[in-house]
Amino acid sequence: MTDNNIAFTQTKDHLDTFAPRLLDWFAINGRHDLPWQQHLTDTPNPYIVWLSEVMLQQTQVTTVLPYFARFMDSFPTVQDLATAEWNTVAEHWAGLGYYARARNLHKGAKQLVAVINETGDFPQTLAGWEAIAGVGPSTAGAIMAMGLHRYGVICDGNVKRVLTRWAAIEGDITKSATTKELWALAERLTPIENSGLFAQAMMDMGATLCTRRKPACPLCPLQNDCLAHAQNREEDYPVKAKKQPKPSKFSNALLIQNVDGEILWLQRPDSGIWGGLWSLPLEFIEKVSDNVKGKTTTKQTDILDEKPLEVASNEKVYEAEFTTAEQIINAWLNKNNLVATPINKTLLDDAPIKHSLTHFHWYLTPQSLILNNEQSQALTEALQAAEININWLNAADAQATLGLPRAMVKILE
DNA sequence: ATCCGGATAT
DNA sequence: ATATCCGGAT
Repeated sequence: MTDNNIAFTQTKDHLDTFAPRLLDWFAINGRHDLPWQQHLTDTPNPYIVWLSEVMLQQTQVTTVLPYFARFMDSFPTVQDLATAEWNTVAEHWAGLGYYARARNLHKGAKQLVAVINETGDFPQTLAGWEAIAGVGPSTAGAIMAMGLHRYGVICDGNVKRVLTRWAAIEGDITKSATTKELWALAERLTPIENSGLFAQAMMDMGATLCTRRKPACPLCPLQNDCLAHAQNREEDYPVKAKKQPKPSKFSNALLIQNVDGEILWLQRPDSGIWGGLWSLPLEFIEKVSDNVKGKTTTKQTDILDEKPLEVASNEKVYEAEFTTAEQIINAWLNKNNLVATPINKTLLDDAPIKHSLTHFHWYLTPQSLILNNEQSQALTEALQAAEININWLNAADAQATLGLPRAMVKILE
């Protein structure tokens, strides 16, 4: 990542004294009791660092803590994780979000066990770690530095916030040119010795002092030469392009029950939303604007009636709303003239569950349908014929044994 | 209601 | 180079 063409905005003296100032601060004021920290041991555990770093991607320390404890309890070694069933891993991860991380973690555990069986140890190089699923440049650097006590550089969100402020870097951090500049600066500042301590100190600084809002500058070991602080513009950094407004999508969540009160669950495809986790069957609803009174209404649409090529731009989005399993269920319900109905225990229950994702809001309306024995058997067979993973479980058992995303838990509640 | 975030698929 | 993925914090 070194780029000798990048000119730093800070003086050589400031660059050279950055690490010692930060390390002195960390030694006295940093957190040293996080369960995955390995800097106080002579024999760091790379499995612990790898697992925690993957969990800490996009997720805060306080959220990760209980998940990490449960993973370490159930999967104390990488071999335990590698040999676990995916459904067990999914159930442990459920609620933590970004489920591709869990799939990569499980895949990565198997890759790591293969490396260990071949070489006798965890990967020992940056490239070796980047070859593991779910491990990118920053996570690999963190593992090298903190999990192996070798040399490694990190440049995650905390580091980017600290560095854009300290060096007054005005570039949009979502652009690759700015990413390159920040990596070069991080590398320039990271001491060859103690890169692991430096990485922990940077993350701690970003998380506890150099926070996005109201940073604690009076406590900061870098405030004397922080260029953003000198301008009183700390909160102007990091610079990031504005996000686009999110569109809304609407679905029914089908609570299809058999005569025993068990609910039909589908395992979602590995890619896409909630990949590999279990969900109620969803039924897309087209939202149509009613210009007459300026209000909007929702209208049930029948997937089988759609003509694929007629409205090209809409059609692709529309098709993508359904998994194969959901298309089978939708077609089966149509064929048998079955319609799910609102639950409506009270008027207040009418409101759909709102679930916000990166690029759209999703409104999920629970709909109930009870099948007799013959019907539930027929539907089960139709899905099994297509090799769909299904489960009939009541709400409590589903929560306890399946990996359910947060939106499903909300619906059950 | 808006913002935050690392790896990967495309 | 850009879009995608989740739940929590503010």
